[in-house]
Amino acid sequence: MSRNVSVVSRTRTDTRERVLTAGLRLFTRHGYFNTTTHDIARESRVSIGAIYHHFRDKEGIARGVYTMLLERMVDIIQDIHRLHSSTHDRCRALMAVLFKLAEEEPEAMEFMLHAKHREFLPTETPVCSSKPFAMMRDFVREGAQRGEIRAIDPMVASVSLFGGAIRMIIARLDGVVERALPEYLDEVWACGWRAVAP
Amino acid sequence: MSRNVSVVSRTRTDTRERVLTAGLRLFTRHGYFNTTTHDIARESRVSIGAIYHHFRDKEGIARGVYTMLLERMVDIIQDIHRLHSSTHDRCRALMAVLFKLAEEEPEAMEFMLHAKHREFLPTETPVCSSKPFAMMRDFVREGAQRGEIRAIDPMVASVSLFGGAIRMIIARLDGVVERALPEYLDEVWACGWRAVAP
DNA sequence: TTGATGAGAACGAATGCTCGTTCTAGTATA
DNA sequence: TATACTAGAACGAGCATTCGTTCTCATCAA
Repeated sequence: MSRNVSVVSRTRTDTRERVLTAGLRLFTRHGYFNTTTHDIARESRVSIGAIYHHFRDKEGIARGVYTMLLERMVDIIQDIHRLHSSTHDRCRALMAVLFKLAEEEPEAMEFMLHAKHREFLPTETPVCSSKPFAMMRDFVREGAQRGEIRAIDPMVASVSLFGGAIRMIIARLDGVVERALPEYLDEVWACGWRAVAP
Repeated sequence: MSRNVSVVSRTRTDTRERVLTAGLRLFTRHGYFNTTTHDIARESRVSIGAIYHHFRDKEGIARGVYTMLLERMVDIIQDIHRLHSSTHDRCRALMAVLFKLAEEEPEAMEFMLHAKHREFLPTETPVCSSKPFAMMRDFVREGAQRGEIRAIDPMVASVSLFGGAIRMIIARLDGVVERALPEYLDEVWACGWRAVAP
């Protein structure tokens, strides 16, 4: 529509986004409870008043960060679903993306994987029952139906296929792994696939 | 006001232990930052003053809980090492113990695995570079040297063998898995071993 | 036995500070 | 003008920690 409206909404979402970005960085780096709203104001260069104009409370910021990341993740997984047809290719592409993301946006990864959200987002479901994880399990379940992976408990198949990768990411984020994750992709994938291949 | 009229007077280590037990329960159930020292006092039936007599500060309690659990874990792993000689048997025994522990002492498991200690124990190393995890990796490394598992990066082998089990435990603690973990042991183990067997 | 002594342990009200939130005043945009 | 947004000072509830006091008990002298 008119240019003016778009300008306003851009500034508006811009402020929101700055707060979310600062929140993500600070929450990840120091933890939710070691981050004050004033820290976020300073880091985002948005005033306290503006923050409370956009978010109900501190928890609202965390919730905003969390859903932003989850939605992004869901998009990525849907793309993968669209782009590949076999279970093997889908899961492998997913693992590759996870490794890449962990290197490019370690803070986002850490926030999604490592943070124990229930401690400060009591109403959210735990990460591993969140949508992205459920979609991951759906990949596997479908694969089992099609006979592309062995007929075992779907949950077991899912953690066996991706568990190694996720532990690897966590280890990397904790500084226990030295080389970049994509360098390990082939080996980790081979192990995961062996675990569930028919 | 007569208090502590019990026949057997409380011993020093008894008080300490009560605080640690209460701390473990509350930290796990509500999180470190949602637990006040007064909550711990109430739960442990130890006065605030007594708590501060035994621990330097709140963080000291958390550190106490953490090291208590790690030490217990190290003992368990050493026992396993003594009792079994092959890599296969050792790792399988370890997985069985982890599943059993997760059912019997979910709070202890959760504290060790799930809590992001660095948020409130800034000086501690992250869990996955702690002694128990290192010992787990040593099992695997030794297995690779002996040719009992494939010649792949030891870190990759380790996360591939145990990653599924650990994810399974986390899922179980989060309420995503319905049946008791030991029921899944055979399947999870088979998957893990397939991933790294020569 | 009785009583005195001291040290470690336990007590909990009081303190003081931190930090999430509110409020009033101000500026830009439509 | 009205609406949307921003600013940052001020507030006050909540919480970790302190500290002066009390309790318990082993030891030993008388």
